[in-house]
Amino acid sequence: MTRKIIRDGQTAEEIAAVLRAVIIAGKHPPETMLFQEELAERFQTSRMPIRESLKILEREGLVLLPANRSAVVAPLDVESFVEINEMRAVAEPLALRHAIPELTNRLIAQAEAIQDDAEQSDIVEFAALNRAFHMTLLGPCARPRLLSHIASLNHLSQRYFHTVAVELEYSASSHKEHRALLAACAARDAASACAILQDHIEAASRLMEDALRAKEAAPSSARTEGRLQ
Amino acid sequence: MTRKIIRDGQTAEEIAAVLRAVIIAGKHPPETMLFQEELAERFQTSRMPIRESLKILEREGLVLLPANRSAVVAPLDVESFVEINEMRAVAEPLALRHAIPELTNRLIAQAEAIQDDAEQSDIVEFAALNRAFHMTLLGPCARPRLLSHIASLNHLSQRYFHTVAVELEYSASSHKEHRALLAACAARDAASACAILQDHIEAASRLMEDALRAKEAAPSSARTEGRLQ
DNA sequence: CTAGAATTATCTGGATACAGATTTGGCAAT
DNA sequence: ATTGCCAAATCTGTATCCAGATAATTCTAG
Repeated sequence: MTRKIIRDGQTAEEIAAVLRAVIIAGKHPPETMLFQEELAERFQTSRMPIRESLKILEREGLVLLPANRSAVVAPLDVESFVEINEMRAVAEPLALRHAIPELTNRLIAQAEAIQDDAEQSDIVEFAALNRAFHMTLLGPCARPRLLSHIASLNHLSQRYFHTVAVELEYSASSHKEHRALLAACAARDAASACAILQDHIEAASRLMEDALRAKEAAPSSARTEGRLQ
Repeated sequence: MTRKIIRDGQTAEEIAAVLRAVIIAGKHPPETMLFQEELAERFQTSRMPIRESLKILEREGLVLLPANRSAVVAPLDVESFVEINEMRAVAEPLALRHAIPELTNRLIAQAEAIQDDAEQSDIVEFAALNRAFHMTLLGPCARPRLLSHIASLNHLSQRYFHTVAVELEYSASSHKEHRALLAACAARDAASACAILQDHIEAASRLMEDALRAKEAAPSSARTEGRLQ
């Protein structure tokens, strides 16, 4: 409503954060065209901060910016999903190895609480809580670059949850693995915690991949393409 | 000479590429201030593409962009170097595992040629050739996101070579490890190639880390700070 | 002569304006 | 009726302009 007059040099980041959340939540399906003018109107600003925020999201892999054409929400394809999760499977254990010595009981309890919520939530909430669970345990690793890398990957990965129906067996096994991971963290057993985490990411990724391929073979949902809104 | 008038929407990327090369080559030491106006003059353009290119470099970790202040070349600190190489040590073997089945004899010969050059070059050339060697072997992995991630890390890592004198023992062991890696690739032995690569990155990183810490303890060279140029 | 405050200069961040590229719609020809 | 081409509308990319913030300089007071 009230316009921002403060030039804090962070407006682009803030806009990017909103757009990121919207795209991750699946509000704008893949191939949705994002016009600078429309976004400028929506965020009550000029096109300039919009352009910067789109560049940010492009580098994160959430949108594509073809030259002289409108930005489009990045497509969801199985190959990308596999690649993203392969990267998670090596990056997250690295972070966890350094995080475990710094993990407080308070943080572990916090992760446990998130997992409690996750186990009785629908698929949309689950996707966000799943990411929050992972980031909570990895947070104390004291490696900013690694953490932001992992955060990006998790954002990308999270988008795919909206495309496949809840796989009960997926959730069930995922929950079990999260509980095992919590136990290893509580015991400060870095080696087994890292192994569990890697296995968990690979197993979850494989289940999701199967679901995605199945869906791809039988494309049920009508494509919701077109302009923004 | 004649400037580009075509608006191909890639000027920012091109400027970023030049600045990236300059910073990596150590032409602009850490803490060098990069003024938008000066850069605009230098590249014969307005400040707008400059701003975008600086944003690109910021996200890559090569420059810092404090709010309402001039961009500065990112500092070189040991912690960052360690973090960057930890990330390389898990990301590159992942890429190599997928690259090996796709590696042609031609590519291996190309990597061999790069290594031949590297073994009789000074430290500045060595840094660039070292990166080229790694990227050549990882190129065919068919994972664009992973490759650009690794390329970024290698750019960041390469900067540190200019800060320490040539460590003869570093080069010697590095060369030996590169040759072993080539042999494993030629044999298409993915498992041992990945192991060699990981060990190589970790060993090289450790040697460099020691050199950096030694230098940090005895800061000999006078700081070359100040404005651009 | 030094320290602090106010004023000036400089630089960045955002808005507006303009030029080029792409796409869309209509018109004509087959 | 369909296809190819031309023109108008739309949208992106760059330049210029203005406002706010930071840094530098000067002036004044002790």
